[in-house]
Amino acid sequence: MARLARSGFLAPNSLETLTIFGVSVVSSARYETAHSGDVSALERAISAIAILKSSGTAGQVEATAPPFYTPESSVSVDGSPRSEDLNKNFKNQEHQDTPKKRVNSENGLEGPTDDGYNWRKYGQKDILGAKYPRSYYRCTYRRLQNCWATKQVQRSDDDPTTFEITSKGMHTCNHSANAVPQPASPEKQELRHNPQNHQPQQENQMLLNFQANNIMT
DNA sequence: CCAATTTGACCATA
DNA sequence: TATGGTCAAATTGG
Repeated sequence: MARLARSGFLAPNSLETLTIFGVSVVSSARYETAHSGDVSALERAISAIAILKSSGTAGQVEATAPPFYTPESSVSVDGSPRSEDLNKNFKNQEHQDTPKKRVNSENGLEGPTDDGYNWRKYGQKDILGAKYPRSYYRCTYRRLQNCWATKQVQRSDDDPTTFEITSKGMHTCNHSANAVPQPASPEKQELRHNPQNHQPQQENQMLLNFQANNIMT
């Protein structure tokens, strides 16, 4: 099961779990949000995932992936080519020889899990068939701001420098710690104005329903 | 001191 | 009943 996400499989139970080419879409969108200040990046990612989910199985996800996610850019949302570059700029000031930009550690500074939010670890489990344990985090401001975002971090079996991050629940806290190091690039703003990239409100509503169903446990 | 992490127990679900 | 997810007491560390 550890392989699920890596092959672009859309896991059935976790709304925001979608990893293509080894990179979590949501985590990638978070990088984008953290750096561009474009808060809608995450929402667009989640909407896209909800749409993919409602439209089918793993195979179909792979099939429909190219318009949304291209191999060249590792992962992008709504055709944005930026995620990979963002990751690179974000983490590798002195470590640019990484062959592929995934969610990568190695740099002693911030782990791969620094996505601009403050997380508090609340558990760790050994997963059947997985080489490394899975860690569970929730937003530090769960009580203070009633923020119910959580995430799981799983080190990849065969590439120990790569982590698969599965997010669940949206941040309702307004604590974007490393707020906006750089203003949004023109290209990104273009993206937002592109009608083809804009998700209809209907689908956002659908997303909310998904969330309501999935978060309640 | 206080807050975050660790870690085994506990719980829900398939 | 095995597995994955969460709780919470004990521990760490700032």
